[in-house]
Amino acid sequence: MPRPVDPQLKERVLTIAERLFHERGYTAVSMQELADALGMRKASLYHYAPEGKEQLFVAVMERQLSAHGAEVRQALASAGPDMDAQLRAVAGWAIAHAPLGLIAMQHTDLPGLSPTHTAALERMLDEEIWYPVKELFTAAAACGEVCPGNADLRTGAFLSMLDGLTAVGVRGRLSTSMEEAASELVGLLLRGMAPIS
Amino acid sequence: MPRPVDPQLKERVLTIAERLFHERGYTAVSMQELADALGMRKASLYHYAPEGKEQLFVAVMERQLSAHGAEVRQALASAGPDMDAQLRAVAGWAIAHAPLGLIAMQHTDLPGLSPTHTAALERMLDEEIWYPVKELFTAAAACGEVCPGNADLRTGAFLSMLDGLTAVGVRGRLSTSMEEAASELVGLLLRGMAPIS
DNA sequence: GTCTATATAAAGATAGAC
DNA sequence: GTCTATCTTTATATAGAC
Repeated sequence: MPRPVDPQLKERVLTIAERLFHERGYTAVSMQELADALGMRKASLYHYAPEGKEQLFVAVMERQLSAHGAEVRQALASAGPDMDAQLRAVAGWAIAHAPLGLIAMQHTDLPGLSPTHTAALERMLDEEIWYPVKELFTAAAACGEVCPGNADLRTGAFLSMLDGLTAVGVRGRLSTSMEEAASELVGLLLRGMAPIS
Repeated sequence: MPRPVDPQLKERVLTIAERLFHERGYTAVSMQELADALGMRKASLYHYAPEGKEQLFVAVMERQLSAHGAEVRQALASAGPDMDAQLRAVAGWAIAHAPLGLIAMQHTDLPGLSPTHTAALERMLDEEIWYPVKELFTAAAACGEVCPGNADLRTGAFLSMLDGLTAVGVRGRLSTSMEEAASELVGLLLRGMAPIS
């Protein structure tokens, strides 16, 4: 029954798998491709994920979401307390992982998994990313730093913008650097694009 | 050589295929599933797309993007000339097709196609949706209705927000209706969330 | 325009040797 | 922990009858 798995080797498997799944999605990546990228045979993958591909994908996503959560919280803690700095911190995290692709994952990959796995990953997405960001908007509205408004909507808008920005940036559409773009994006969200009037 | 294909039947094939591809992505949908949904055999699909699945997908996307473009232009033409009304018009279009899923498509499905097909669909995405919306921001900045700024960035932010809104709305996170949400989103983009101060 | 039948390749997965 | 070998299912695609 005891099946010790070398943690370092498992990390390597998860890291490579994360890259491939992120680049092309769950269904488009085969066990064969994963094995090739790792320099091993298909069968060897089942040592690390005895229940197969879906288990491997879920493990990859749980690890990734956990890391994302840690980075977001760290970025928020390191940044200044004002809303502008806080939002820039989150933007910095998103840019560091461009293209983020969280919405794409949610739309395309999750529905193909078992209901249990889908629910687990959605819950992690909430816990690690959504709630921390939402808390930002909730707190800022409570203390009057921003006007009252739907915090979920603002969270969705902000995260979607970052997701889209990192996707568009990759296609080379933005003439400015990603950092400048993020800065302008945060300004847009906070102050809008109304004329100085 | 002449291979007449009944236009009505082809429309039906494209419509069903569009629904499935949109729900679960290109790679996750098999020819078998398409045939089942159409009440026909796999082999019959090759009457409508002799070159196979990729050709079918590209035909579906070209048709969909073309329709999207027509709807966006129509919505813009029917709406009032002020920025608020124009943006609401685009939001209305997005909501009517929730979940929009354009970013997910771009991120997950396009890379799996041939370079030629990828380029063709990206170009259509530009022509039908990106440029019309970008023109909105460009014109509004030129006439002083909004402050100067990167039009591509604003276009990406707006479209991403709509994409995310329609995705998030489906997960039942928003307590308000989609229409209210869209309205608040447009307000956010135009006026930001700064306090009345 | 749709079918049956089939070709061919690739998928996910398992058994068991080393 | 990795391998070879194999199983089973599914995938895309084609040939040719009706």
